[in-house]
Amino acid sequence: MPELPEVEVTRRRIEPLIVGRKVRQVRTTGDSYFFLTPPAKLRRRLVGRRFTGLERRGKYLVAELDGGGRLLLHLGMTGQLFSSLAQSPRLLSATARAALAPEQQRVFEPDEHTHLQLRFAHEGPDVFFRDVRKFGKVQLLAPGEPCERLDKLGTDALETTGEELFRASRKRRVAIKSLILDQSVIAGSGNIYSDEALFLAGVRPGRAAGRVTRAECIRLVDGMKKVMRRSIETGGSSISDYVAPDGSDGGYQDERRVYARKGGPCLSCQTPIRRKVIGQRSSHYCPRCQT
DNA sequence: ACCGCACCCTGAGCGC
DNA sequence: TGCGCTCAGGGTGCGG
Repeated sequence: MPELPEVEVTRRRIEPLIVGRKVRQVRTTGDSYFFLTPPAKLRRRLVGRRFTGLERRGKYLVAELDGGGRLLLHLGMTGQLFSSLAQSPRLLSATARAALAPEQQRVFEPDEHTHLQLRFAHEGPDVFFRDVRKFGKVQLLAPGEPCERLDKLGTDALETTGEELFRASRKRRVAIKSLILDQSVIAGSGNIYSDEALFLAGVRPGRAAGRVTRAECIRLVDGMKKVMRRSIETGGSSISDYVAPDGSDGGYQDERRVYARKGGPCLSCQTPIRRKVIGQRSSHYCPRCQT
């Protein structure tokens, strides 16, 4: 599940593959929920354009085009943005893996889930955007066209402060976990890093946001930044589908303290980690260390 | 304004 | 073997 660290690692590694290159051909799958801009329009409008930059806003990637347009990308839950040279079993379904001989298992060919394929005018690999569940998004913005999705985002998780979270949480009755997952409050946070940050801060995910103290908000934001920076260093978390643009796995899944560790011992006190659904999301916490 | 919840989607894993 | 069920969750939108 791509959150800020996975999106940032993707940005850093996709940037050299697209910036300065001119699009020669665009292939897409059929119209679907995935395409905020209809695929036919995307194919038509993208050809001949050159990418001039790639930025990240929360969990969105914003590719800048010559002439001022922008291509908005969101990886959703299972989105994978990668080079055509990438090799990873994560790019294949279990049945596709089983059908291939062992020595062929890592070769990727675009499949029905590869919704966007970019071919370039100059030498170098193609760039593919694959997304099995289609929770991802692609949108082409005209020059100067405002983007409501981006405008709604709160301060980026790596830039925000505990003081800002404290202010945003006053008089709020929602669970603190739900509040920090709200992208208009902290942009880039997701389920994994929220659970990890709450553990580091010693705060239970279900506590009413308005009852979290200033000191705890500061610990929460510090913890969030700490786990995210470390995750970026290790290439992100590859728990189910995430692969970096070069096909490599991240390493942070091996460093997580609570996420998806239900029943496992707390790394601080050995108490079994609990799982509880909060705001339609599974939350993981230590009942002893987090109050 | 705030909050809970249904929904979009598909594949993996599990019980029978 | 195969069917049906549940679960995973980012983000949007709706009803109370």
